[in-house]
Amino acid sequence: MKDVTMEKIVALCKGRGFIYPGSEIYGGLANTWDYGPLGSRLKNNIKDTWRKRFIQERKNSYELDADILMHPRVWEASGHVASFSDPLVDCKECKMRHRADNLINDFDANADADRMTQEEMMAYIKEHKVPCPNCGKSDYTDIRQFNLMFQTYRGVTTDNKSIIYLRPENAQGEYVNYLNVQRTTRAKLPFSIGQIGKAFRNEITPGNFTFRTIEFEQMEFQTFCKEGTDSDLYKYFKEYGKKYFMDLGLPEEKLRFHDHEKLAHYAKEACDIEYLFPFAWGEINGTHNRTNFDLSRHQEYSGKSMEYLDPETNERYIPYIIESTYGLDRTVLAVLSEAYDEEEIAEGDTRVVLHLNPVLAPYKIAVLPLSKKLSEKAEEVYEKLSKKFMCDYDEAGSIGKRYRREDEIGTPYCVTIDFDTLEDETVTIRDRDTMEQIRLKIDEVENYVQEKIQF
RNA sequence: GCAGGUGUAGUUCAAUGGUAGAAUUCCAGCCUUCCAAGCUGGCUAUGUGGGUUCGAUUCCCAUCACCUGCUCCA
Repeated sequence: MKDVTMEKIVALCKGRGFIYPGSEIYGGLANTWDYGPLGSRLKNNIKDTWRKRFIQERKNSYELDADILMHPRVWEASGHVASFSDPLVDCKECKMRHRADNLINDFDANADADRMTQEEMMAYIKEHKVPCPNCGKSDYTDIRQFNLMFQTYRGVTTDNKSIIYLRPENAQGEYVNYLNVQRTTRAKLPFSIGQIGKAFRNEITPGNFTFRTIEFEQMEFQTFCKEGTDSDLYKYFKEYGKKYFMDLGLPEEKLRFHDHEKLAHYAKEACDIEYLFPFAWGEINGTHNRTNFDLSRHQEYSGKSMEYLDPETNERYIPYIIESTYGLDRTVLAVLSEAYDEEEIAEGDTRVVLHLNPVLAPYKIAVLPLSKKLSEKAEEVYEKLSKKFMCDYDEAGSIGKRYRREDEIGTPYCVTIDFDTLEDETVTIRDRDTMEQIRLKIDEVENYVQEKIQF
């Protein structure tokens, strides 16, 4: 029955105002997308649920809003300047693009290309005539470094000293501020700093809709802890993340853990949570045990102590960090993919409906006068309810058509004003999922909806 | 990123080297008392930038986007 494709989701998003192609009137810019009126609401609602679970409901958790632009030395300390780039070669024969290091490692597992310089890799490829996995020939372009950090320049000059980067991850903002936060909140280990914000990666690969974009928003949670407690916290946050996604409405059978075998330069343990998108399994969260790597490096590069003074033991040490990062855009996409449905409600009559968790729905209530003669009363109800909820108002077309419009954008409740409303102050409230209707006093609507959107 | 395919109203489709049609959506009016009703009218398109040509939506090149497959995913 339900046949969800990315094509349908993209069409709905564009047609209803969730997500538009970036810079569309100029023909679009690859891998950029703009969130429209409904998409912005959905995204903000997801942020709100995340803040509630991660900041509000957890002791010793604090929010931070760090700048996107940071001192260039930050990215030297973090290792991104050195290792956040891919050495790429193109096969001249079949035009296939490869990562030179992977080419060598796949050719000979003992070659250890990760330790080679660019020149050594090139020499190795030529010497051993490493074949192209696609066409078998060995005729490549020179290696070109593709750094995934966006660069820009500070000030008006463009010399090397003034290069600054758009952050490729948000975590460093928490790390460089961890002692500020600790001191000002008087927090004791373990404590956490959460941050929602944009990051940028100059990726060459195309995304599936908003799954892989060059500008994206992350919801990050960094927990600072004592060495020895790190692995337990790591396991705990994996599970906590999965539960959060389930609370948003993603079913357990479409979520799985994917433990990393190949670890990033900063990680001791790493695990993704993946969701089964219409196109494939895809990462929506990453949890890493980053050890004391980052803070140690910042201590080394900045010359400032990053040590925490443990008030219980009077020890000084650099804390371990458990990082759990949630891709906001990917969460939006997962939630939309999961909510999308086409239902046959009578023979030959189908409706498109977004079964969004009501707490995430862009509009909580649509106010619909049954006849335009009832506009005045309907507007009165709209004004009253919109003080509490995001509400939509629609009086165009038949009532059935308006229900369908609201179904398609996931509005959980439609409040219909009819001629009885004028007499007895009651309205019909219609449920998106069950299509059932009940009669309520206008004054009861607020509490009724409020109860349904608890998170 | 690579290979192939496709770009015409918001959407889905026609047609054409010489005035671009329809359905649907949308808007307005009439009608309409709870799940995409009907009637009338109206708005709206050749992705973008070059080139060839008297003239290009049509042919050529580039670019952007989408589709299918591959690749990649620190």
